[in-house]
Amino acid sequence: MAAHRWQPMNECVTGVTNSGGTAGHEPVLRSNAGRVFCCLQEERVATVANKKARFAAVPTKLDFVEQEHRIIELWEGERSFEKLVEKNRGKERFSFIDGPITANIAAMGVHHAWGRTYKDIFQRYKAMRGYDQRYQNGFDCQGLWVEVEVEKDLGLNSKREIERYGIAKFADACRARVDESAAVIAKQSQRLGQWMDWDNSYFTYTDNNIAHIWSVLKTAHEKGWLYKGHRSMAWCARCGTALSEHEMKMEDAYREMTHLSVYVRFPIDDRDNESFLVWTTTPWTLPANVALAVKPELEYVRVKQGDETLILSKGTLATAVMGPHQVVATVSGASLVGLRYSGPFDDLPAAKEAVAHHRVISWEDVGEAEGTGIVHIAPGAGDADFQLAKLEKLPVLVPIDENARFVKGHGFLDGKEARDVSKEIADELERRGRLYRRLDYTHRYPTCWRCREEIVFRVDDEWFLAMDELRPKLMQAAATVTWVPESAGKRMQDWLKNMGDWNISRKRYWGLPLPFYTCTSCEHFFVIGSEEELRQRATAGLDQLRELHRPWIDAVVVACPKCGGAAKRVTEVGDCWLDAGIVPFSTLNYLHDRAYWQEWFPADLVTEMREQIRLWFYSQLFFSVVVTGKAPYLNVQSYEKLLDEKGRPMHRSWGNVIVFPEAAERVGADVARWLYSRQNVQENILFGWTPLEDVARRLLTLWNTYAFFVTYANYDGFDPAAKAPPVARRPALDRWILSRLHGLVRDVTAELEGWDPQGGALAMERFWDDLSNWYVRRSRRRFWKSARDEDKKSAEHTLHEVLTTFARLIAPYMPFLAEAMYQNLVRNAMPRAAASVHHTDWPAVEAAVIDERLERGMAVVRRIVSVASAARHAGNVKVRMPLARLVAVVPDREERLLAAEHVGLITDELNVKAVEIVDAADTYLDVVIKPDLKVLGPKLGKDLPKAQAALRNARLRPDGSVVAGEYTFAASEVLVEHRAKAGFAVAGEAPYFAVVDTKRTPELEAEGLAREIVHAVQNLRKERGFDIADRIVLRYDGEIADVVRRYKDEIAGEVLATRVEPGVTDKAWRGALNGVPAALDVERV
RNA sequence: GGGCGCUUAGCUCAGGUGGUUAGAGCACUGCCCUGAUAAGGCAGAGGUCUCUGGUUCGAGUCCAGAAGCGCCCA
Repeated sequence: MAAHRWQPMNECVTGVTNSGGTAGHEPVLRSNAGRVFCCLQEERVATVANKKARFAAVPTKLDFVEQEHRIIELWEGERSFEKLVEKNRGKERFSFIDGPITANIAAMGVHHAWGRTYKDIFQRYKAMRGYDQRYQNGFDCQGLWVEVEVEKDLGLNSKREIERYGIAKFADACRARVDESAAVIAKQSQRLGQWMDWDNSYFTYTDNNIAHIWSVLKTAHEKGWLYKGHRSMAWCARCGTALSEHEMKMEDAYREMTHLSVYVRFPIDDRDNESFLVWTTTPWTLPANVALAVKPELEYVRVKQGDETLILSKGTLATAVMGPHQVVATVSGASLVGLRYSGPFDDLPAAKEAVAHHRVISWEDVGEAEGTGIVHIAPGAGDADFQLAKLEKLPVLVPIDENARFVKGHGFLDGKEARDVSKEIADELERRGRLYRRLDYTHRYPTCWRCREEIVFRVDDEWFLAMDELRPKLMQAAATVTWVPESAGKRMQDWLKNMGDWNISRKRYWGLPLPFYTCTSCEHFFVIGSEEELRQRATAGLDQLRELHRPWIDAVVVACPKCGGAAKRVTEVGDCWLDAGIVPFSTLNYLHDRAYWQEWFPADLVTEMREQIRLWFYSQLFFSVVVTGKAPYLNVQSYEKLLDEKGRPMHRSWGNVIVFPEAAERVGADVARWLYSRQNVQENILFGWTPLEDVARRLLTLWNTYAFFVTYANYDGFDPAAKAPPVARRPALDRWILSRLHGLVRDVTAELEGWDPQGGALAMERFWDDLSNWYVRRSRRRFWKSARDEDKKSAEHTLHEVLTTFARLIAPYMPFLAEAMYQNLVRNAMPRAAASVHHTDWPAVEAAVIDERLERGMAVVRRIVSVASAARHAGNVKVRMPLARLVAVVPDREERLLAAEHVGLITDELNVKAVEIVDAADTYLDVVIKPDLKVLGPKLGKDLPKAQAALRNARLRPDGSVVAGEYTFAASEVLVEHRAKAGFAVAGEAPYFAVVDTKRTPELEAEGLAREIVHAVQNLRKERGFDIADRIVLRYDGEIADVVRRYKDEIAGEVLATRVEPGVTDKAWRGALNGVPAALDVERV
């Protein structure tokens, strides 16, 4: 029986072996036991039901979506954003520059919403701190992707078709698409809660943006950085366009097909009938041959066949050479490097330039999986070949034009389509005695995703900016920036170190017109640096210049500054990263209002996804260093990629794409924002309905606390404007949560100042968990009770202060939820309050309220409660059954004293009559003495393990010191812990233990049954749908009658019964409570 | 090939400055509490902190190397 497990406490305490002399006399702490229900005597609130509620009732079902739409209406109706801007105007500036979003989408993606959440968090936070801001959103408007989408819309399939359609009409269509998309993005960003000056967004297609770029390009030309060079690219001849790397990586870009491949002899100079044997699957590239490549580490063989000698790699001999042959020598690849040879079409005029360069070069990527281990290099017709040629400084022969037709100088091939001539070339090789063998070859070959035609590689003239001179300056400027996370800064350095020259030209239509002009008479090349300069120099076409775009600008003829002749623009447009990179100047009107620019440059913050390091962060840095020599931003935050909840990329064809509007209308923008906010920026975010629901559940805890407050504040007629009890006089529980609150304010502020929203978010989650699961849990009766005493006022004011301060803390993160709480808790109740939570000041840390000692004490209390409820559990006694005593073991003296201050919390929480907090209870526990490593580690060093071993058989002396073999340790050098002895129903988590007295007495049984009855009646009330303030008649029957009569007043008070009567109706609930047959019935009065 | 990250429970992730028995949420099982209630709490189970070596009295944490994954550059 349970009673046998209990030992009288005095026996336990006197048996203590620990130390300090005080141990045995440690005060035994008792609560004011004897209360059955701590506020039973007090009548429950009811009279206030008729009063007008001060706060709007909060539904227990949390509907983020409905709430958010309501708040958006409120903001629009009250022009809340405009008023915020007004409020901070002229104050200290916080300069945020928005990275332009591509205005080419039908719906905002959830990955866009991620980044925009960060932008909004920081801007709202800085606004609450009183900073003046520009709030300018940006749209990226030009570039190939816009063109591609418009082509699709218009049913156009190639550049030729665009030109047939008309470049002017096409440009208009591009602009219209951008404008439409921008409107959609703006609308959906507002749904996210993002506060921006939406009527003042910048667009990169404007003449202003273009002119700013022009001025820098002119500088670049003056510095000698601008040059014309080559670029190798995948090309679709049918569409007449290059394919981006991205397009090449699209699904099923590669398809299986069969080509005619050829084995070709390349005779070696000064050798007798000896040739390299070379294999290619693209015979059309042979006229563009410049070199051959071998791998130096590979073994090659000289093979005699008939009267000729062939050289090829050993590993490919079996598949390449047909018929009888004899290996006469094995040589290394390295020994072949430098040998000269003659190509198959060296006689063609177009091939002439390369003849002198024909030689064998070394290349690590040569393999033996197919071919001959000797690779034909045509830098003008292959991507890898082109890269290799740059390294080896080989000439680049470009054999075909935009339509994949051979250019002049190719004799029999002139004007023919490259992909049609394989057989013809093979025949010609045969005629020339160069063909060794033909072979149909099936492989996966890249095709155009648009038209399915096979692509070719070609090299084209393009414009470049030389980077070598700028490189060190860019690296230096980047090094002055604070990068979050730090690795982003390393990546930027790495990128700058390795980047090549910047190819800034694109042969397209809808884009920045490059202001490059060549004189038709003297061929002088020059760059126009501004719209004004263009207008001054123009000799024709100005009347048609509607805007600085093709085709209008192409009609403008300008006078050559050298000879006065007519000069025309090149046809190329610019890389869209020029458009974005100029933004720190163009949006601040650098050219026309230098003073304004000066005020806002450089940006305090930019934040974008990581790939922008080599794109937008880089291109801005370029412009800024050229113009100012400095970085355009002081702080840069970057984050990783968004994947679906299983970790896969979102893909339209996989059906796992979630667009932001869908997420917003299904779970709410705040929920998505919180999911983003609690994400580590260094890791990919897994986004999906499951994580969203998870987050929504977390938020529900916070919501419930808010709803709880409103419910009881309304019943009680709580007035937040009334005088609140001074904090110092409030109960410990109140001072504790306020201390936690201000510690939280301190922490969240520090995290946001370090551009880390996650740190703040996780701290806030920990806080609201404490708030709900300890503060409110322990304070409930303080809110229920009807007496409007000091204690109740304390609780009400404390929770109101906590919730309203907390609303301000979450305001940057979850602007809707924060606003909903604020409007209800503050604005409804205080007529002169700020109109929006976003107009309030960021909370200030009240250092005086932070009480570390109190927080430590509460932590100990919660540990005790935790182990004690585990002990109850071990004893199989539910909490409704009161117990006589709890012994809590807390070895640390200071902790004991701290916890002793909150005994009432422990007895109430655990439903025990008394609690005794002791340093040891060795009836149940063994003593374990351990070294205090922080003290003894440095002192003993290598001897520590010996001392640890000695301590296993140590003896505690009364003064707390310890004798362990040859060692004697002071009390401050050891930790004394306890472990449960086997056979006792105790529970613990070292060093804390708890033992509960499970002995039942008739008294305790009756009291437990009374609580059981209350519980049953409350359930009945709920089942019948009564309001929490409804008064009832309670009827009862069965063996519970004695207890009901005995605790009649207490029960009646708890369940709001005006009468308690024996005898029940047919509708009564019947059952057993604690094994006692019972019947209960309730009726509304 | 070079660079930057990541790797902690079945899943998703936290784990300042090295310290004694590594945590949370979800999922699972059992129990409890409950007029915040389609919530909440406690407990159980679940861990070679990717691996190897080093520094140290002591490493999830610092250093070096390896592996796997992701991204960037060649």
